[in-house]
Amino acid sequence: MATTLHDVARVAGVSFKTVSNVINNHPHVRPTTRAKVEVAIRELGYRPNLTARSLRSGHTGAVTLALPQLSLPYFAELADAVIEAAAKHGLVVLIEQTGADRDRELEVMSSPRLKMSDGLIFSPLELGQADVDLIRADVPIVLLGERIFDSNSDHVAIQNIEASRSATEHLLDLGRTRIAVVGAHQGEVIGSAGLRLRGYREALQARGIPYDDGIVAYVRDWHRSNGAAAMHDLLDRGATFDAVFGLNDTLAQGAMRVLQEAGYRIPDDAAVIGFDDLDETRYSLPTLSTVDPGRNEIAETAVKVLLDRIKNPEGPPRAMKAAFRVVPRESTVGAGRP
Amino acid sequence: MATTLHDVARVAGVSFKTVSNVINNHPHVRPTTRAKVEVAIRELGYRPNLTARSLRSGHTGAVTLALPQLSLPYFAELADAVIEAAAKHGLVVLIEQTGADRDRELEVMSSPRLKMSDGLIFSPLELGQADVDLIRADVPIVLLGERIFDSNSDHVAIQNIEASRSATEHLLDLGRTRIAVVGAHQGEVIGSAGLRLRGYREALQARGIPYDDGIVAYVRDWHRSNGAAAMHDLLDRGATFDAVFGLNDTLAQGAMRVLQEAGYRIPDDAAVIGFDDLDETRYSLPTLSTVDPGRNEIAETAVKVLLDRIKNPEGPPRAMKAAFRVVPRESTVGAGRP
DNA sequence: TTGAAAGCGCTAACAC
DNA sequence: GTGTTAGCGCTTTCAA
Repeated sequence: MATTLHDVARVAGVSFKTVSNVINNHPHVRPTTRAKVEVAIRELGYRPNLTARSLRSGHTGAVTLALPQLSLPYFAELADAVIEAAAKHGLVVLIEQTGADRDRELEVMSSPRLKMSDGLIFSPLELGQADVDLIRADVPIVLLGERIFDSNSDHVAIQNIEASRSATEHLLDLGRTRIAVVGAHQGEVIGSAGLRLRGYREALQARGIPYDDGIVAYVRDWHRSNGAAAMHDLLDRGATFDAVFGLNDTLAQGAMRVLQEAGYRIPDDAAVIGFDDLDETRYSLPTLSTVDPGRNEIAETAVKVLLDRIKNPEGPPRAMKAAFRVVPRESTVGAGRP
Repeated sequence: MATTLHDVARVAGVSFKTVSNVINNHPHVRPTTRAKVEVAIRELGYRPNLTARSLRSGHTGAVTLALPQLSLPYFAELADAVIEAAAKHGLVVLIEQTGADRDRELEVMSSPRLKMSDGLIFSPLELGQADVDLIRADVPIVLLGERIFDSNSDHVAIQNIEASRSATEHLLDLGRTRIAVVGAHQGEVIGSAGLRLRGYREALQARGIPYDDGIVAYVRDWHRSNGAAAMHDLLDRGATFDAVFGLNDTLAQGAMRVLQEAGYRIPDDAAVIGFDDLDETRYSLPTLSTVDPGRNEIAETAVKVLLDRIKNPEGPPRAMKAAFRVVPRESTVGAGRP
């Protein structure tokens, strides 16, 4: 059996409540008593039983992070950031994968396991605005992403439209006017693809450049392979362009590879920009210009907002937007290493 | 306040123990009673309090997975696999990042938070055989990887030597005899780099091909950039080779990119193989031949061994080896898509 | 400044 | 089959 408060109390010759006071840094403990207790704690190698503490105190010191899948680089980096942000507040993170499955996304919110944590940071991929009434759980929720805006939950969003407008402007500022898009979703409005395409169109419009569907490539998934296939498509149908906007980094990487194989020099013949600022964009050849959607800020804000909500369950839901930043690298501005 | 067993019992008109019996599927409950209770449960939206259950039963239904960092693709995919494997047993996974920091690796094992889970699956990157005496915690541990072999803990290993010998043989079987290595660690014996280099040397030796340090490129980290830089090195010093063994996939991808830029046709001029079977190797151009180190099996075995150990804390430690598999793709056997 | 008592919500033993 | 009793290890009141 593990040592308990009582064991420590017996060894230290005090009541077990005094030990509790020492552990919780209560102010009114005489220094000599505290020292005595601390010796006993060390001697016995006492570790508090967090489960018991949770039951009594009503909070666990853990938060749940629900996301589609860790093997998607974007979510792996998001999880990394959330774990680090949570650690700063002394919280551990429990990860649930939903596999981008609607039922699993719903299940996450109603699972009793959720109560092993104090709150949920939830990045849905299937649930959308129409499901807003289903978004509720036994613990406070913070939503991530842009699929659900008007709800009673707190929400930390990526500025998809604004950021993708900026990415497009970056290309326009470099004098590029025929900007192909890789990764659009047919008919999508909400969701990353729809919103990013909208930002692109807004940027063109602001400069009086007509939108040309002939240089927009549609895909289903956002893998490298889709980016590559989409670029093959564009080349096959003889599309002419002087820049490419990959709606995320993996698409852009796939497209860039195909361009290089086809003899395009990047950025000379075609500038390429992605979206997400994945770690791998710093290591490709050429390094990939991209948009930092504020992943660290999203993670930190989500944790902070969740903690606020736990502390104060009432009060109106908050909607936050992360600051984004265009990150110019070799694939648009050239130069750099051999 | 959330509804409890007592609330349900009151509504159903039975004792709260009967409700407990229903929830835990105890055999001796009359069907009519069960039905009555189930109605009450639904009516009140009762959810068991897992914290209380944990305190009483002594287990939490969670396991901790400690790894260096989720933003490294290998560990992201490992975590994915562990979460899915754990889910099959009804377990959730709590992730701790150690950042490949020795102190954090030690801390993970002594943190009281560990007790919020029933066991630890631990993939150390800094702790090694010399630290074997420090490997111990309040909960059962399963070690992953190859840094610590002889310990009192259960252990699930990658067959680094054997797998890398097979990878090398795959290249030899294709008639390649000048096989460059990308990613060696100067002077390393234990650890992935050391063991994989050893497998490579064994394969050469078995065929009577002399080892040539002139086509082995050393690096510090295992990023794409290191693979690229290492390949630049090799090319700069005029190394001649007809194949490249990247000691992991990201190194191989970096090297492959540089080769292509230098005009090498892959696999015609140089075959390339990596190690890890990352998802992204299926999407590069050409697709990357690699070694599947048995990640899913590692994950499933680790969870199973951990559960066994939880059930039976005594008994000798077990050491398991995951089955590996060479995965030939376009970068060695060519053919395939345009 | 310290101690005693109560009880968080549940499961396990045993009685009925 | 069902109910009673105890208690997991801790924090929180409240009293001393």
